[in-house]
Amino acid sequence: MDVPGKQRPTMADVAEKAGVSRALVSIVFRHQPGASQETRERVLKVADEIGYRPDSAARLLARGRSRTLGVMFTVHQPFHADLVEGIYPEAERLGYDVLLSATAEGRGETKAVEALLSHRCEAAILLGPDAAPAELDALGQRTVTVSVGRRVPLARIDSVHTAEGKGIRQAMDHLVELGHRHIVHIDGGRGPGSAERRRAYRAAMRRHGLESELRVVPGDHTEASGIETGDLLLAERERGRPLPTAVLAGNDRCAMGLLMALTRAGVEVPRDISVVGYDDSHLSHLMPIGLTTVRQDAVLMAEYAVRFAVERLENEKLDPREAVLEPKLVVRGTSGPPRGA
Amino acid sequence: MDVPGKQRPTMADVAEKAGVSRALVSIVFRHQPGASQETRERVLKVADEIGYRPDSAARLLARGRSRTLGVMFTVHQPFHADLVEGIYPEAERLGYDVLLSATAEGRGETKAVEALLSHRCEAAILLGPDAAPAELDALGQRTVTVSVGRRVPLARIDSVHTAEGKGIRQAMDHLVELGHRHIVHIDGGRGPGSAERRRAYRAAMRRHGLESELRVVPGDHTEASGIETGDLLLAERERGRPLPTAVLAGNDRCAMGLLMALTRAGVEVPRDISVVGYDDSHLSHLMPIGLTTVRQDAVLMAEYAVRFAVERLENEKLDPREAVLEPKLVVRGTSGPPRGA
DNA sequence: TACTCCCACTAGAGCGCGCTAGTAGAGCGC
DNA sequence: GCGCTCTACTAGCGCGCTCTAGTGGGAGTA
Repeated sequence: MDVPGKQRPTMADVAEKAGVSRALVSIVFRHQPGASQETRERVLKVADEIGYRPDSAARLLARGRSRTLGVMFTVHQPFHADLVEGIYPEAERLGYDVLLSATAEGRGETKAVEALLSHRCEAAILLGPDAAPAELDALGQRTVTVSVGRRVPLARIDSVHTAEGKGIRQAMDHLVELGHRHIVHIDGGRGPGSAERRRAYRAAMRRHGLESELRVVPGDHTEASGIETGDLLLAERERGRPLPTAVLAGNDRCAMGLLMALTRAGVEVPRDISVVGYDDSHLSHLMPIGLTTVRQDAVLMAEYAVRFAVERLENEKLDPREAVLEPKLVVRGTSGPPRGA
Repeated sequence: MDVPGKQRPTMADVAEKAGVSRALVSIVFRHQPGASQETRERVLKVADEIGYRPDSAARLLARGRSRTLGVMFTVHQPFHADLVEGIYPEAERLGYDVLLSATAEGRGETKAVEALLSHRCEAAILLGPDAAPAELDALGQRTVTVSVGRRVPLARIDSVHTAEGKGIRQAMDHLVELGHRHIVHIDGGRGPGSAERRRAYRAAMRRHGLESELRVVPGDHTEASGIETGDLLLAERERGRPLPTAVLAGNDRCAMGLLMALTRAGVEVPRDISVVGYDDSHLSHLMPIGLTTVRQDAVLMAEYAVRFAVERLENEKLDPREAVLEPKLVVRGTSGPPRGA
């Protein structure tokens, strides 16, 4: 049990109780050479007894470096959750600590990043940042910065993302091969990767000679957006306009919303309409038939992000780098041949 | 732009450039009396120019207290996201900083809490902790600890949760009033609140004279669990056992999984079967018809948790407290009268 | 003038640690 | 004996900040 004296024990306490100097305790706790095995064990035993726990604030102050990576994420994004899960182990492997800072209502990106910086993070890993390139560039001048999921060609920072274009192309080829011609895209608005996805969708439609069918419905990367689009399409059907035979959603969340709206109205997927998502987040496994989607490998992205940050920290002046990962179409149950085929 | 000299500017730099002492800069940044308005502005201006940012590690070391609350959460729980969103503003209001530490695969609760402690958090707010009461009790001896969403009567720590029993009772009364008799409960396993929910379900069934229909399907608080149960019920129907007319899921995620499985099989909700969730997380608004569920007010819970932590920090030895919030049934589209009615 | 009071400001001692420079002692070769 | 190396350990400064105990000087009072 702890001393009732409240005060959290310090190295000096351990040192005294173990009959050694403070410096030696420090050596032991840093796993540095310079202490005998016997002493090590004694020190650790004493430390455990009095409940000593190194104070990272002091540690961080004393050594110049904090060896801490800051991660900004959005609390409601399942894909961010996947990324965070990947970041922890890789950071630990490289001997870095991780600090999370969430954006939320009333807590914008600026605030979240400020928090990271004031906690002396050596690098900021931003998951799907929404800030303007100029701001990111400025941040990049201040500290090592990595953007995950969003390309920021205008800022001199590292970034990790998938080859959005390729992913969309694969999805489109898949749909067209199945016989679809009337394929609608739900746009992701300002969401990371949206611009590239939209562009690739347009290109694919043209390449397949389907310009006349091209249609982009405005939206964003939320379930609500999918529901809205679903309701829109259903309402249009009421008025005589047939449903498209396939929808390429902005991401999985959007696809899920769409599926809800459609299934609810008795539309059968994929018999009546095919739906393709993007991300391959946990969501996509939810349905028994599974969501056809484009996989972004969260773990790999996380590893790249951490490695970029660490390498830049240890190497000072590299040029900004960009990791472009290969996306991969994962065909599951929500895509099939169109009704007529 | 920053000095190319790399070094992050310190108070001393600001002091020198502004022609004042370090102490005065400190006063200005702490918004303490003792500096003229004029000087304040000059100091802040200089600080901004050279990009000074207080170093919270040093600050934290220097003043005895860190004024930081640590929050342990699970990265994939939407309800935790809601809670985190509520914690930030309340903590800020009370002048506390927030540090997040996620549990994830390969990063258990112990590790997550260790991280918080070594960062000198003064309190640990645990969202849906899974640890044994004895462990929580031990933690509570070490540091101010609040358990959110889970009662821990055996540990001397504060806790915030809803009156699970009341919530379930409301839901059950609602279903019975609608005419349901054959109501199945999907259990939440070791999830927070599960035991109380299960118990309340049993009690309600008995109270309504439905013991013979009582059925608890084992599960947990994930979508997968809902899907499994859905498939199970559907398979049973194949073998001649009729579907229950209503299902009380362990939480919203589970309810969503169940809905997926059922809807997919052509079962209409609520015509063929009613489904009730628990939490009223973001998920419940997803479907156009909305999920009938029991609301736990995340914002209120978050506020209580923060306040408990802070009050205990500022008051030393209070007795462990327990906030039991009133749950509230939110009737939306997934519940209705059973088929025969 | 001499006194007090207050305001704006400063000096300097830590906070708990990391780290460099150093020491004491043992072992070894010659 | 001497010098050398190696291991096991210690002294003490400094990281960037907070905070207590001051200092100096101008206004107010008698």
